Amino acid sequence: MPRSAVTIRDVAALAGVSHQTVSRVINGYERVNPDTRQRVQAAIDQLGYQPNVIARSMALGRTYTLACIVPNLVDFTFSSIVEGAQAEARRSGYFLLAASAPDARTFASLIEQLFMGRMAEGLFAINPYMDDRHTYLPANVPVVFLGARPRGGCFDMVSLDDLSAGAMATRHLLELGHRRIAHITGPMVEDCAQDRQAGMLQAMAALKPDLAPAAVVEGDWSASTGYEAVQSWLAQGLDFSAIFAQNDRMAVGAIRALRDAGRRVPGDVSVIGFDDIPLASYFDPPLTTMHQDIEYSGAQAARLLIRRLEEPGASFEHWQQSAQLVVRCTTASVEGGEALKPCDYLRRSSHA
Amino acid sequence: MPRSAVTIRDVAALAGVSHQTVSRVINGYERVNPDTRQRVQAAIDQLGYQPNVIARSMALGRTYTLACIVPNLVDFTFSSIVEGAQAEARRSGYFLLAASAPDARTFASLIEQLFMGRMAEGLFAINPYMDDRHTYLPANVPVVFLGARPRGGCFDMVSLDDLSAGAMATRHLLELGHRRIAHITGPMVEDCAQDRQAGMLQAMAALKPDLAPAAVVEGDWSASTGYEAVQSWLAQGLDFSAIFAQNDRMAVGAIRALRDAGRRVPGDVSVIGFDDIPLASYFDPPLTTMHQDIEYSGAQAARLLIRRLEEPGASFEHWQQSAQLVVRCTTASVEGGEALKPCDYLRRSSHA
DNA sequence: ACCGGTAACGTGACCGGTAACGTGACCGGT
DNA sequence: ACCGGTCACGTTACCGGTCACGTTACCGGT
Repeated sequence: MPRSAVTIRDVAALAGVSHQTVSRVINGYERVNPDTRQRVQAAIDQLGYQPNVIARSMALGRTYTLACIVPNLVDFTFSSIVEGAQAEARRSGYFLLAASAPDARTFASLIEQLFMGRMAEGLFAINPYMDDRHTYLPANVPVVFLGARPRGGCFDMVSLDDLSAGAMATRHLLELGHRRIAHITGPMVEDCAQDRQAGMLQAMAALKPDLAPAAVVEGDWSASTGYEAVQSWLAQGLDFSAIFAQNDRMAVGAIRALRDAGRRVPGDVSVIGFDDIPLASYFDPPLTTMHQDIEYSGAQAARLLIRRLEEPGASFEHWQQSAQLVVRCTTASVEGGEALKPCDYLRRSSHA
Repeated sequence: MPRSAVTIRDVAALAGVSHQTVSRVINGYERVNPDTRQRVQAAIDQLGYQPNVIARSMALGRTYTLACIVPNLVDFTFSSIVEGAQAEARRSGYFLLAASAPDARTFASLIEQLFMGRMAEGLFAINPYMDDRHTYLPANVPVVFLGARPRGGCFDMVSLDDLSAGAMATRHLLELGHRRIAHITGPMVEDCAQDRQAGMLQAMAALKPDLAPAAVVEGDWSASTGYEAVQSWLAQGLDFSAIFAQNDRMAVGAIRALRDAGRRVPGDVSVIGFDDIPLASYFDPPLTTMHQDIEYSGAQAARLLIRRLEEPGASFEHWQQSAQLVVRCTTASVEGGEALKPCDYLRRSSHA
């Protein structure tokens, strides 16, 4: 069936013109006789002709295709980025293809397939420094970094202001009177984990120079590492009144561990998460967390990448997304210890 | 930069052979003199040559690209399908491109772009009957239906055994002694919502001919519709001891509404969900739900589609995925009313 | 009448691969 | 010596668009 399609020359024959004239009509070239244009258009409609994008790419040497390689497509963060970037790309006449690469090897083979084979024109690289995948980044292809700071080289990038966000989350706990705050980080090879922690340290030091986290455990973003972190703290008798988890899943795991051990949240321990996943407001208690408009970041990244393709000489841009605190019910002041009232938290996230 | 790439003719010139011989080497054609092959290979390595996939598609009339259009990429169900299908496609030398189409219009324009433009060779159609998007399905292109029964025509399909699964969930509640079971469905335009409800009715009728749901409300899969359903039941004083929600998000919303009204789960009301989303085991209480291996269904769909492309004449297949009950802590027997013990539910989902 | 300019359209090459076919060298059999 | 067959490789056409350029007809100015 691939070959049965109607081509530009079929249309030309039916309209009684050359294929070049048909091409002119398709591409909206101005200087075509209105009569001719109409005849060609009629032929196009009659045959149901659609230009073959492959052939066009071939002739043009352009594919109008961007690629986004994410660690996985299931995580809310990554799928939101893709969703946002894809919509924006489509608005600008590009197509975004998303691929998931759990490991560096897959990443490398995808790069090979997509860029060495000239299928895609630009790349969104998400956290390429979490392993050695950055060594496989394509050369001579525009790349926008998402979340991670490019080490050397000139790139556009979109990042969350993780430093400020980490500080903001911490300040919230400090303002509630907490001083013994434990911390569950993401994998420290990721920039955002480093930055969120740096923000935390900064906020604590700003209040009192020698104030530091009660404990720090490195997790892998999964709920179970949050669970285990708390379990080990409880086992070793650690003294803490609040937890800052670097994402909501770990926060949920932490809360579960506290519950299983008979600690009340936020009565005995306050917990703040990060990301504001769609179900955050439906957890029990509804999760206090940092909200960020990930989809918008994805769209912004697409804009940067497309701009780079259309004007390669433009100066490099670094766009920062800021986060905002969403206070729900897992944090409370250190004295009182009573849960906040069931607020209007339920209406918050429209995508829940 | 698109044109700066090294082509097959550059390699040929360096190796002192014709471009056709290079092509033969690339494609592993047998009858090439070992010496020549080595010379060509050396030239390929030296120049870092990679065949241009666009040109290859052009010549072959094939793109080895499949398309999967999902309502959105953020929902666990959809992203899992894509993840599974993409991995399987890659294993077979195909590439899966995923696009999200929230509405029928977007769907139609994607179809136009991808298939009329001959970019993709086959399609995964997910629930195309939820609106009029099925009227835009591409003609003359292999389509695999996911989740929905094709109305007429010959197609391959992958579906969940929603009927049995709905019955299984209901039987679980019946076995716990519940008789007044309320039901929150998905949008009834979707086959899976219809089937799950049919399964429920079947299971109830099997126990006692005149047994029927205490109430049925149609939701939209979001947590908030689950919340609202329960709110309205409580307001009207409905008598029910259990809820079967057709997905986990609505179940979570329902639980929240029960809590807010002072009802205990599962003490006063048992709740069972559907899907077993990654965080299901971390809710409080951990959610009893129906588990299904969505990723595997996606992979299976990819297998069917690829088979159809490679042997167009093969007979049409209908592959059914079965679901299994995962009992956690939101369901209890109607007399006792005590929560089950915190079990080993936490270790269940490796992807949590 | 001649000329330059331009609008409208056609012709042929080209993009980078693959397929079909042609050709010369070599081989063994008669 | 001749012949058919096979191996290794080259030549050429082709996929379906776009681009650069050529051609024709028509126009107004001198």
